[in-house]
Amino acid sequence: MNRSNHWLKILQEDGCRITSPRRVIIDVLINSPRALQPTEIYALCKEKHPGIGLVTVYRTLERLESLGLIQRVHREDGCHMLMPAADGHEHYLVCTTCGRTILFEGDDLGTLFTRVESSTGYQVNEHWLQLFGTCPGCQDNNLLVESKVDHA
Amino acid sequence: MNRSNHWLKILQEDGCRITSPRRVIIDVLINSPRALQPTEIYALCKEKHPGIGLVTVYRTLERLESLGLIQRVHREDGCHMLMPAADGHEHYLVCTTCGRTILFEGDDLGTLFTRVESSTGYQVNEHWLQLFGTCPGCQDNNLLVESKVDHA
DNA sequence: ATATTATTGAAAATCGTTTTCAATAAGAGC
DNA sequence: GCTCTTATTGAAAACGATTTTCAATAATAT
Repeated sequence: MNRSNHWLKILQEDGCRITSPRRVIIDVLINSPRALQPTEIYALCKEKHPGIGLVTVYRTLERLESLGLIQRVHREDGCHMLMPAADGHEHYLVCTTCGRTILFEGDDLGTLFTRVESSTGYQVNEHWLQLFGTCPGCQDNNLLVESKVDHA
Repeated sequence: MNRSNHWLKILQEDGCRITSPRRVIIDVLINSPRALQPTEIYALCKEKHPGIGLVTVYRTLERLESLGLIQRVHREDGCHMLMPAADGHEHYLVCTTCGRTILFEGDDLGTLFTRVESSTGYQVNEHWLQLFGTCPGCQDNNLLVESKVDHA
């Protein structure tokens, strides 16, 4: 079973009905290489399903988020972008040039937490880590641009 | 020189004028034990300077943020809360019960970054870490509440 | 003391998001 | 397949947070 059907099944088990707007929204989310804002999702959905309403996008996103299927990706300027959720010890790694976002395992943070707990007295029970950088593709593009500049 | 005057000096060096609304806003930010939303800052400022306008609060916050003096603190539901900025390798540790937020040093993340770089091909150049937990005060309160419940 | 110009606060505009509501369509039962 | 129930839909209106506009004010340089 592909991911899209998996999500639909989870929705159904939660008592939701499977509708074409929902199919389209899930499709857009799953196939995007980067986090998207609600309005971007709306625009992409409109291409495949012109009649869709922005309100339906918001309502579906709310459902998906509360079911833990999607998650906010935070950036300096805000936190309105959404992506399929990370699970377990996974965290996002965001390309600051093109936005391409992937997940990585961050399971070696235990010692940091222990150290922070003993130095602050806080009881740490949740953490939130995101890395920013340049993806392989954008590194190559930069090289191309640089060599162009060199020759100019 | 106290922190408040330090901030005022930085503003002045950037070509800003020192006004009483700005003094009050800075005072509120520096003396809060937790991150505040713009409207909360506005309300607190009004106590000391009733004539102040919400617009001035927004404008001053924008200045302070762009000068790197304050920073957004992100939470599950949003990222509209502001605190004096962390510098260097510092990160926020937020109490999920009362909001009390402190800074801790997170300088042992180098090995994680190296590992992620070699496994993903991304070039990591910025990271973002926040911890959530229970502060010492709220741990004590929980104990009190629990023992009350036990005796009931 | 004066002139210059950044800053102010109120009102209006704008943006993203939520609510309201009547019409529609998904899925359960027959 | 047909009917009934009710979740879902899209449009319009409402809403809250933030930004813009603008004339009046006040901080600083001279």
